[in-house]
Formats: sequence, C-alpha cells, structure tokens
Amino acid sequence: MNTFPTYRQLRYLVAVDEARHFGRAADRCGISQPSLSLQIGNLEDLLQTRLVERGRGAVTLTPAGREVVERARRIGEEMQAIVDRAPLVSRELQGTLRLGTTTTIGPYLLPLVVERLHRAHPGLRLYVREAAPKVLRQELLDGQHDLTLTQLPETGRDLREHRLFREPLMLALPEAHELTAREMLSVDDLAGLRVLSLGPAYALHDQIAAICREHQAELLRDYEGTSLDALRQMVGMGMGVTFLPRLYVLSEVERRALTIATRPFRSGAVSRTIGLVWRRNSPNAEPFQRIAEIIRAVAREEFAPHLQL
Amino acid sequence: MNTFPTYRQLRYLVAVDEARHFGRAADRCGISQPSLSLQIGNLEDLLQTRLVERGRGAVTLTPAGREVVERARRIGEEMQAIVDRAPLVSRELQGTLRLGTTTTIGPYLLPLVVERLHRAHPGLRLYVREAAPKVLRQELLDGQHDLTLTQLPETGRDLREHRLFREPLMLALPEAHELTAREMLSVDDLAGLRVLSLGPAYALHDQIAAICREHQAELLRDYEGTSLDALRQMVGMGMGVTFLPRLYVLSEVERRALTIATRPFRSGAVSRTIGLVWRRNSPNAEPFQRIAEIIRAVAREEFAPHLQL
DNA sequence: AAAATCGATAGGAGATTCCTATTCTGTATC
DNA sequence: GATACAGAATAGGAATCTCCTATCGATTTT
Repeated sequence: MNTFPTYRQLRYLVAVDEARHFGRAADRCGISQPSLSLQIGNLEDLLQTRLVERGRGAVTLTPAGREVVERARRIGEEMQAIVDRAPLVSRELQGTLRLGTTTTIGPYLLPLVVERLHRAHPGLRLYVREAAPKVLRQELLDGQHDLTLTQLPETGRDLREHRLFREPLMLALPEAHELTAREMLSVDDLAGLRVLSLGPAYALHDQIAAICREHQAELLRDYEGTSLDALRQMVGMGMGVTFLPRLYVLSEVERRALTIATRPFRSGAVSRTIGLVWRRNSPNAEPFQRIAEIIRAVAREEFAPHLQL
Repeated sequence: MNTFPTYRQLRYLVAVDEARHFGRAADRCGISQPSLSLQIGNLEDLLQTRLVERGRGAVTLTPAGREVVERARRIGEEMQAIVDRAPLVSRELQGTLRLGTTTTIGPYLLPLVVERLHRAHPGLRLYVREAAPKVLRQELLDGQHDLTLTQLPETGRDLREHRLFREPLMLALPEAHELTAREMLSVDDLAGLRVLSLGPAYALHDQIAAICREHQAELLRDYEGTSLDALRQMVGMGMGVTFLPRLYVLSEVERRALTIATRPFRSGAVSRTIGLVWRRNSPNAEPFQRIAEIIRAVAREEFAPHLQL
C-alpha cells in the first residue's frame, strides 16, 4: 500500500493540464499514450478522485485536479532546484556553510573574511557560531558545524586540520606594572607573575597553564574568564596579568585607549597556531581549502606585520 | 536517462537526516538497510554530489545534502496536502469552484448565494466570472468554468442543465408613459411599443426579439446595451421600453427611487428560466447538485413572492 | 584477538513501468 | 445508416526498478 503519488505521475498530470490532450501530453513526456493513461488512472485511484474530465475535444481538469496540479507545479520547481543547485553547492562555494569559531579568534578575524567571501562568492551564506574550542570540537564531530576556525592542534583521528598562521600572544598587564617599562619581554620575565586565564574549555587556557608551569609563573584558578574582554577587564583592575592574542589586542586594545598595557615577547617566542578543522570524511575538502586560502590572504594582506604566516 | 530524483529517494534522504543512521532510517521507511543505501547512492549519482557524510558514529548531511533535504521537506508537505485534500475537494464542497454567470442574473442573485455557501462550506472558494450567455457557453465547453448560472435552455449534447426557477420579466418604461397608469399588463399591450434590448450574445436578447415578433412590438436595433443598467438608463431617457428580469428590478430599481416605472405581466405570462449548466462529463455532478439546492433555497427563502419556483 | 557495529556490495525475486496491439466510445462523413 | 476517424482505455508481455537476503570490509569495542 503506497500512500503517495509518484513524482512521475504528477509530471504526467501537469503535462495533461498543459496539452489538454492525452496523446500530445504523452508525446511531451516521451512515453506512449497508453502508459500515460495508465499512470493518470493509477493516480486517480490512489487519490480516490477523478482529476481529469475526459471528453471529446477538450480534456479538462476537475477542481480537485486543478488543486493537485497547482501543488505539482510547486513540487516541480523544487525538484528542478534540487537538480540544478545540488551540484553547484558541492563544487562551487554556494549554499549555506556552517562555520564554528573560537571566541578568541573569530570576532577579530572573521569580519574581514566574511566580507571578502561575500564579495567573491555571492551565493555563499556563512552561518557562524561561536563556542569554546573543546565544545566546538565535539559539535564538529556531532555534525553541527561543517568546519571550525580554532586553535591547533585539534586531536582526533576523525579530524583533519589545516594550519593558517601563527599568532603571537602578548602579555597584558596593568599600566602601573613594573614590566611596562620594557618594550619587549622575554619568557624569563614571567617568573613569579600571577596569571589569569580563560576557563578550561579553551585551548588558550591549556597553553597558558603550560607556559606558567614552564616559567615558574603562578596560574590563578580562582577566577576563570569566559571571554577575552572579561580577562582584559580583570587585568585592568589589577587582579593579575594574562596573555592576549595579537589580533585581539589589535582590534580591542590598541584601537581604543584602554587602561591596560600589552607587551610582545622577543622573536615571537610565545604564540599559538590558528587553523581550520573539518571531519576527515567530509567530501567538501576542496571548497574548504579555498576558504583556507581566503583566510590566509586576509591574514597576509591585512595583518602581515602582526602574524607569522 | 532520468533527470529527476524519485520522491521516494527524497523521503529516504529525509529519513537519513532525521535518524542520522542508515539502519534506523531504513526501519523508519519500512525497508532494509541495503535498499536504503542503494537509493541514497543512486540519488547521489544522479545529482553528481555527495549528500551524506558517512562516518562512524554520526552520519551527517553535507551542505548540499542539507539544501536538498530542505527542499525535500517542502515537497513532502505538498505531497501530503495532495493526498489529504484531493479526496475532500471532490466529495465535499472544498477547493476552488469556477462559476460563470450571466450578467443579467449573477449580480442580483449570487451575493446571497455566495454568503450562504461560505457559511455552509468554509473550505469552498468561489471564483465567479461574468459574461454574456453565448460567450459563457463556449467558455464552459472549453473548460474555463466548472459550471454556469445562466438563462435556459442551453443547447448542446455535451451539456447538462438543471432548472432552478422561472423569473418573470417586467416591462420597464419611462414614468411619463401612458401604460404606467395600469398596474398589470397583458401581452396585448405590447403592440406598437418600441423595445430596447441587450446585444445578441444575450439569451435575453433572443427572447425579447421573439416576444416582439409575436406581439407586434418594434425591436430597436440601433442601440444594443451591454448591461441591464445601460438599458435602464436608456429607458429613463425616453428612448424606448424594455423587459427587465424580476430580480434585477428588485435589486436595482425598487430599492432605489429611480426615474423609470416597471410593470408586471398578468399571470407571469412573460418570464425566463434560470438554471445551472455543466458539462455532461463532469465527474462533479453531485457537488453541483448541492449548489443547485442551495440556490433554490435562497430563491425560496429570499425571493419567494417574486419568482416561480 | 574476538565480537560487534555499520554501511557497501552482490545476486536474485518481485513489482512497476512501459511498449505494441487492440478494443471501446462517440463523432464526423459519405 | 453504414463506415471511417479520433481519442482514450485495456491486455499482455518485455524491460527496468526496487527490494530482499546474504555477505563483505572497515572500524570499534570488549
């Protein structure tokens, strides 16, 4: 007991409506008249309703037939769209792409990327969602994102990562702090500092913790921020120092005159790697590569002095 | 070379999207897992595009797959609507019914009918088009109307007519005319009158012409109106007399105080028959009968004194 | 290492779909 | 009024699809 009409039957009915003649409708469908008659008959049986009024001269649709044809036309349009668009969506950068991003990089890098993507690929809709890297990773595995922009490395056999660039971390400290006298720091200066960090869902947290262990700084666990802005404010209030990514500093600290100081490390000794990540099985590697290219271009053309490409 | 997906394939894809698992999706579709795999594969081949990302754990749709599923869902809704509604439309009074009507009866009878139909059958949409009866007849044969409300008889083997009622014709004459002195006329009074008429596409025209021939009245051919209102105005200007249907007089003459007089004929000697007409092959005779019933009810309950039922 | 999960593949049975040939019904034509 | 004609319905058989069971291959879990 098949409950639904066949798309083919609907196409035949539309043809009958347009040709108002079984034979010509059959021609148009590329089948014989008996085959078409049969299918129209089957459709009528299935719907328990006469759809076509057979008479000499003019073949006419019944009111029910007209309503079915109307819907069949809409179905036909969707079918056509499926056939036309599906290949484009997979090969060109078209359709909707769901991009997950860490809150520590997305807001400071993506605006320029999105703008450029839109210009180069008007048919592409980006659907950006922010989350902490470890959340992001799970969501990516669950299929909630097509790819993520995050801090590397991202573990997992099922994932493939593509390096984009290295981003230096700067030390953020209160303006009154003694180290502000130095234009450039070395890791040896970190000894004994009290360091604030993001929550443990952030890759940046793990990195900061490792740096603290290695250089005898003290990682404060009593307050773990949920955003770089929160960290910056805590530093401004003198609760400690922290590490802030270069692009964040560029976008949120230097452009405004805020009450904290930021200092770089010599020779980029302290930095993190940013990359794109997607599932190994994803059949869209090629379009993703193209997005990686565009992000690299933005990094190069807009942020060259600040990043290590 | 079949260019289009099968509706069935789309249903399977939607099931995969919902179940995120081939086996469970197959269950939901009531088929085996291999069959489903095969159909999804066929669909992907047809569209030249990977729609599903197979991986251990989570099965995920690709961006192209998501777009296809989105459209497939819309197609599914239309399919469901077809299956649900088609039987209703043919059996109950639902959907759109195209009713053609003479301009000499529709405007004066249909408002009450439409109102009552709407109340009794909220799912019914009437699509009323006016035309002269001879035009109407051809349009009905061509399938432009489902049924027509017009003056009988309507010739043609392909048509079936259903009598509704007889409607008296009244003589319309200038107020200054000598016959206004009489409350009721006989056909013998017609001799020598100068009679205006509608154009020859109107059944009323033929009838008036016949009456004139029979009773020695003079049919004026130099000005043939295209509406009863035009006729009425010409009578008002003293160009002649004419015959106006009872319902028109009721609606447009008596209710307003206009500058013409109207007089009935004794014992309904002069009247026309009004009926519904549809194609003999129309499979909707039953609903049409029900509409005839409703029109008769309106005639009885609203116009009983004025019509011959 | 063995068992289990999950999707892909193979081969054959059963339905559908379509074709040609023919029938049926109602018009036009002589 | 018999005959041809048009147009759709029906019949029967061939080709194609769809689905099933059985099995494989890859990966994960125990």
